[in-house]
Amino acid sequence: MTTDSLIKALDAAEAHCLERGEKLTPVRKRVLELVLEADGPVKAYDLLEALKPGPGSAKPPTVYRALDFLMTAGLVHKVEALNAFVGCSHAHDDGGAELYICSDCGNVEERHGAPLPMNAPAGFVIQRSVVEHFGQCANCRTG
Amino acid sequence: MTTDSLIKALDAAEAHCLERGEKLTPVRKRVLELVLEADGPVKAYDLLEALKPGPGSAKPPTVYRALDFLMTAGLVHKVEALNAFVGCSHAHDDGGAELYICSDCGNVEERHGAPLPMNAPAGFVIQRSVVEHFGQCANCRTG
DNA sequence: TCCGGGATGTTATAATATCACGCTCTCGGT
DNA sequence: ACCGAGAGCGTGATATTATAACATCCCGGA
Repeated sequence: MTTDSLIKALDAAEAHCLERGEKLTPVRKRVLELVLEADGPVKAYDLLEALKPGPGSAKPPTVYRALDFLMTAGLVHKVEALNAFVGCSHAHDDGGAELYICSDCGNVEERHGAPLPMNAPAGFVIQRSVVEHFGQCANCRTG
Repeated sequence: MTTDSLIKALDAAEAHCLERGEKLTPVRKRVLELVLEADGPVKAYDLLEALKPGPGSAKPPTVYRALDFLMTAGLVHKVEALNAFVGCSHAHDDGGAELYICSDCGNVEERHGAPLPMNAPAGFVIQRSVVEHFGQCANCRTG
């Protein structure tokens, strides 16, 4: 992600939060920036390291709170199978996404609104779905 | 699960392992039994507790090793979003399953061979998929 | 017998995540 | 201006989940 598009994404995120009546505070913005800057899924404790160039500040709750906020706002997704987080530049309020994660380069593609197979048990009402596909992206497969 | 069907499931699991040229050792069998007995997803450290009525033995690696074995054999699945494990009475060697987990009663239904939506990025080769749906089962919804 | 590999035991520690408390803002009401 | 409520955050402690590293045991084949 270029510096330019990063700035745009952050501005869009800020606008998105305002629409929802919430604030993208400095800590939250900084965490989102770090997540978006990363090449792929990023760990909470790596964010924690990145947050504290100085002494003192930045303990685990700081980063987990920011991540919770960003997830609720639809700006970040958690990759459950990796205990890691990925940014989502096109903020959306529907909870779920379908993630395609390249195990080689770490790149993550996100898809939405996938018509999931009508495979559910009779009468089961889905509230939240976790869909994560791991494999090789086109680049890494041919490279 | 009744005692009877539990015993049958364990025997079937043992046969399944033998077919694969592997051994369902006492520790592994005991862990599988505990997982199958559970109403729903069960945590590694709960298994650990259940494994040590006596002092001494049963440390984390014991249960994690058993779980790794059982997962590889297709006898147990990890619910990534819960860091928990569910038993799979009908052993299968294909890695992935689609799980429907009732948030109310904890019951888990498993589906296989779901034709996933052709939503993948061009050229992406899927090696492993995690598909977990959370919601309410028919019983809990009407009850 | 001796070796080799798989399985397990054991100690320690790493990695991930949450709790509980208190402080400081800001904002709206009075 | 003053107060009170609530959001956000700092901080210390701790809970939860998972693995590393090395020792030991047991069994089967050479």
